[in-house]
Amino acid sequence: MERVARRAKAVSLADGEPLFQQGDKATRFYLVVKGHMKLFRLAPDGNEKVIELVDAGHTFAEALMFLEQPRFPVGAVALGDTELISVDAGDFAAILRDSVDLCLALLGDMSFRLRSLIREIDDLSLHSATCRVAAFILARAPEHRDDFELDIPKHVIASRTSVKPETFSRIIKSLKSKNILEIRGSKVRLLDRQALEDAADVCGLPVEAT
Amino acid sequence: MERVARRAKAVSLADGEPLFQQGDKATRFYLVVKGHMKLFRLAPDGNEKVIELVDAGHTFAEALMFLEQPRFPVGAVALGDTELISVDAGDFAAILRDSVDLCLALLGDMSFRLRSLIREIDDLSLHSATCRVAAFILARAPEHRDDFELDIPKHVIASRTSVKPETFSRIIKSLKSKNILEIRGSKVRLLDRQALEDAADVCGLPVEAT
DNA sequence: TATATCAATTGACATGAGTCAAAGCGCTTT
DNA sequence: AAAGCGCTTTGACTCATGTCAATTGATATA
Repeated sequence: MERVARRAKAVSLADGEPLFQQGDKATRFYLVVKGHMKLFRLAPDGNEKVIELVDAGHTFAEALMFLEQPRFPVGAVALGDTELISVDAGDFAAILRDSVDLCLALLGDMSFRLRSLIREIDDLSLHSATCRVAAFILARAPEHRDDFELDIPKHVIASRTSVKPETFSRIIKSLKSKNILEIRGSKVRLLDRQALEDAADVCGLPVEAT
Repeated sequence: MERVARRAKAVSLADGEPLFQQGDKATRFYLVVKGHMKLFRLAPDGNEKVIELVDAGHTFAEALMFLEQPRFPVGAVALGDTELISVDAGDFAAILRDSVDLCLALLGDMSFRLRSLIREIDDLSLHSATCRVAAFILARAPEHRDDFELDIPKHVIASRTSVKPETFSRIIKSLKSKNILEIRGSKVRLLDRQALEDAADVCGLPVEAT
């Protein structure tokens, strides 16, 4: 464990700075200390889809080290100034050999991610854009406060929820017009949390309005 | 290892018979010996999306046993008469404690699945229906033979590729009209593998025809 | 041979979300 | 304060896919 710590490196990235690209060889994984990382896939036509937004305190790319010839299936860039700790996969794998408990913990973590991805697929194929956006905002909202900040640019949220920025804007407008929430700049205020929750899972069927 | 084998159970399912439902408690996992299993998510409106088709020789649901309170995130029914081996998660977990190698193997397996799911999300959000269908057929085609059978009903393939049966039918029709493939009943013949591969990744942009 | 059943196909039509293009707004820079 | 530059919003229009409904086909049951 000390070996890992000793050989771990700190990395600082400025806003928008890339850490690695889709297809690069993966020999290290990362822990976000401060800021956010954006993990995304690129389509041949240049379109991009944000797969995950990793906040401080979370790791990413550690699942790759068990593959034959590990390559990043996504690209990664910093959102805002970001600090990371980078760990060598080989060092870490050596530790895993000595600790079944750590293995199990990792297994648990990966199970969790697997389930999240299944939910995402469910969302994409079974739910409307409005629904996904509503669910995303809800997931970002603090438990017991209706005012909070979206510390992430809207076009990134749009990509994360798989809608175009224009569509995202229209969905927000529609939620506003139903007095479900308010958004000014990056400040969000939930006016009717319940209605938002309904929109998030009833979904398809647009809520009756006016 | 013998303990697991001794306590494993054989299960036989008739075509269409369910093994478990989405939300059921997960205490066992499964290996398909013969036939196929369909894993799917249900939307509140009754719509279903096939998440995975598990063929003989593969396991499923083993990733769940590492979660706190494991519940199946999908439902499972047999496609065609199917035989399974059912293993108790607790028994298996006990073995894992004794074998780091087995842990690592599982980790590898889960990494692989994680990557597949990311590909799926990529497909859903960045590629057209035609593209997904083309890719699916290609993935099912044997390496060096252009004639083969789809041993799975078309509406299931449709759901797997996230299109409606009607749309699936139209996509096939269009591929036929371009002399890329032929489908009669469950028999497929690839006429132009290259063109199909192109359709699978160029994707969005429909191939110029006649 | 009829008949019920379920899957697959086809046509006509509806619609959610994307595209394109033009403002508008909020920054920082000069 | 003016100018410049991204991001966001708006409007008008298009298009891929879904929906609904009817028909055909294929297989099993009587």
